[in-house]
Amino acid sequence: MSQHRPPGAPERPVAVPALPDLPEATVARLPEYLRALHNLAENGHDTVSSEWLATAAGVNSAKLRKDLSHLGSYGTRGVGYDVALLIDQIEYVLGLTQRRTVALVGVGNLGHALAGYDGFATRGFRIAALFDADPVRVGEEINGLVVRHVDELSRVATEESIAIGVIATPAAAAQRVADRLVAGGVTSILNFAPCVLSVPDGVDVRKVDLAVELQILSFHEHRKASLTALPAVGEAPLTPLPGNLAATDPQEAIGT
Amino acid sequence: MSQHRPPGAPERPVAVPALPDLPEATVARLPEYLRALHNLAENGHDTVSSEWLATAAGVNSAKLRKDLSHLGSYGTRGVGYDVALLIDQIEYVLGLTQRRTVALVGVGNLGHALAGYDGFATRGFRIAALFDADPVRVGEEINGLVVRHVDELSRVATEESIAIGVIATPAAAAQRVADRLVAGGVTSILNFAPCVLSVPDGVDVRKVDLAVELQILSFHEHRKASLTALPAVGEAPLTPLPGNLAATDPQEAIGT
DNA sequence: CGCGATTTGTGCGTGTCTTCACAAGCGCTT
DNA sequence: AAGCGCTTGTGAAGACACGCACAAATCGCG
Ligand SMILES: NC(=O)c1ccc[n+]([C@@H]2O[C@H](COP(=O)([O-])OP(=O)(O)OC[C@H]3O[C@@H](n4cnc5c(N)ncnc54)[C@H](O)[C@@H]3O)[C@@H](O)[C@H]2O)c1
Ligand SMILES: NC(=O)c1ccc[n+]([C@@H]2O[C@H](COP(=O)([O-])OP(=O)(O)OC[C@H]3O[C@@H](n4cnc5c(N)ncnc54)[C@H](O)[C@@H]3O)[C@@H](O)[C@H]2O)c1
Repeated sequence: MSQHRPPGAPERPVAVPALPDLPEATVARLPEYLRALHNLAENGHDTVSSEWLATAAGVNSAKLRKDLSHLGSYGTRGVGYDVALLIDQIEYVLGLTQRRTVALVGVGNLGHALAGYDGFATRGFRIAALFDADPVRVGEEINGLVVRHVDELSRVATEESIAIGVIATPAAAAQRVADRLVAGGVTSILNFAPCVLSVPDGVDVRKVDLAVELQILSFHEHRKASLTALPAVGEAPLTPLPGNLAATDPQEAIGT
Repeated sequence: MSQHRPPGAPERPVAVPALPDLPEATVARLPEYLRALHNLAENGHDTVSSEWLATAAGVNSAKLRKDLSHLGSYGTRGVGYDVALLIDQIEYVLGLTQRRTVALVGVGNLGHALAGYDGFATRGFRIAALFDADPVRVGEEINGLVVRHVDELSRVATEESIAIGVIATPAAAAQRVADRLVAGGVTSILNFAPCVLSVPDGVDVRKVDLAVELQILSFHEHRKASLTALPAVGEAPLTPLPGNLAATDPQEAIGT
C-alpha cells in the first residue's frame, strides 16, 4: 500500500511542519478514514469526494471535512481529495510512518487470538515480544515468537524499545503488568482486562472491555422493549414496573 | 451476586417507574460503575461514597454523581450510596435483570477466544449459539455448544430469541452476516470486523476495532515524541520531518 | 476566455458533556 | 435537641463536538 508517485519524481508536495493538535474526537476517527481510503486505493480510485469517503467511513460529510481540515488543506475544490496523498497525511499524523513495536502480555485465550491476528501487521504494528507468567506457556512458540517470562518484561521492553504494551492477563494481574511496562519505558497501553489501571502522567491507557459493549447494547435493547411496551413483541416479559428486580435474578457471583 | 436483603423482608424500597432517558455518555459509564460496585460488594463494603466509587471507576466524582442522579436519588447525604441497592438499580436500567442471549458468528481465531470467555456469563449474558461458514468448523463442539452453519442463522436467531449478535468473521463477510442477523430479528450487533455495517433504523451497532485503538495510541506516541523533540529520548528515530512517508511502507493489500 | 457545475473549507448556531462550587440533607455526638 | 461534619444532588458556566449552509476555489467545456 501507498507506493504512489513515480519513483523518480521530484516528490514532496507534502508539508506538515509540526503536529497540529487535533481534537480527540477527530483523532479517534482518523483510523476509520484511513481504512476506508486503503479500500478505495485498492479498488483503483485515486480521488474521492468528502461525501463518498464519509459514507464509507460511516460519518457525516461535514464532520469529515472538518476533521481533515485540521490536518491542513489537502483537498481540491470541485474535485475532492487525492487518495494517496491523504493516506500519507493521515499515516504521518497518526505516527504510522514508523512501524511501532508491540509487546503482548498474557498469552491465554484472548492473547493467542491477538498474537495470531494479521491486522496488527497490516495496519502499522509489529508484535515484538510475548510474555506470560505461566511456566507452561513460557517457551512456547507462536508465529515465530517465543513466549518469555513476564519477569523479563521491563528489561526486554527497554531493550527492544517497545512502543505499546497490550495487556491480556486476568484483571488481578493487570496492574502489576502495567507497572512493569511503565518501568520498561512503555508509555502507551491497551488494556483488555476489566479493571482500571493507574499509571503515571504521560502514559496513555486505552481500555477495551467486551462486557461493557454488551451491556451498553443491553441498555438499548431494554429501552427499545420498554417503548414497544403495549404491542408486546413477545421477545421478552418486558417489566417496566418495579417490583421484581431481585426476583428475576437467579444468577450469582459476578466476580473479579 | 445481589441476593442482599433477608429472605423474608417486606422488601421493595426500589422505585424506578420507567426508564429515564439517560445521556449516551452516562450509559457508557454505567457498566464501569457496575463492575466497581461488584468488586466493592465482594470485599464486604455495603456503602460507598461518590469519591471512592469514582476513583474505583476511574472518573471524576462530580461526573459520577451526576450520572447516578439521572437514575434517581439513591444516595444518602452524609453517608454515600448503598452498594447493593445501587447494583440493583444499575442492573435494572441496563436491562441486565434478564439474561440476554448472544449469538456468535465466526468461530475463528478471535471467535474461539470469545466463545471460551467466561466474562460473558458472569456479566449478564449467555452465548446461545455459534455459527460459521466453514464446513470444517460446523459441527465442532465448543464449551458445550455445537457450531452451526451460518445458513441457519436467521432461523435460529428467531427461534432462540437472540438479543445480541456478535460478528467475528472477516470484514468481507460481515455485512452479509449482519443482514442475516437483522433478518432473524436481532436488533443489537457487536462488530469486531474492521468495516462499517449498514443496518435499518432501530438496529444498534457497536464496533470494536483493535487496530483503531492501537492507531490512536500511536498518534499520542507520535505527539509525545514530537514534543520531546530536543531532548531526544533515544527511544525512536522520531522523524517530524516529512520525507520518508512512502519509503517506510513495504506492505500491501489491506483488504476487504 | 468565461461560465456553470461541483466540491472543499469554515463561520456559526445548537446541543451535549464536563466540571466547579455550594446549598440542602443526613446521621452522629454531645 | 441542637450542632457539626460529611456527602449528595444540582445550578450554572465553560469546553467541546456536531452539522448546516454558504462563500471560495477549482475544473471542464463550449
Ligand atoms: N477471552 C476473551 O474473549 C476476552 C474478551 C474480552 C476480555 N478478556 C479479558 O482478557 C483477559 C484475558 O482473558 P483470557 O480469556 O485470555 O484469559 P486466560 O486465563 O485464558 O489467559 C490469561 C493469561 O494470562 C497469563 N497471566 C496470568 N497472570 C499473569 C501475569 N502476572 N503476567 C503475565 N501473564 C499472566 C496466564 O498465564 C494466561 O496465559 C482477561 O482479563 C479477560 O477478562 C477476554
Ligand atoms: N484475531 C484477533 O485478535 C482479532 C482482533 C481484532 C479484530 N479481529 C477481526 O475479527 C475478525 C475475525 O478475526 P479472526 O482472526 O478470528 O479471523 P479467522 O479467519 O481466524 O476467523 C474467521 C472465521 O469466520 C468464518 N467465516 C468466514 N466467512 C463467514 C461467513 N460468511 N459466515 C460465518 N462465518 C464466516 C471463517 O470460517 C472463520 O472461522 C476479523 O474481521 C478480524 O479483522 C480479529
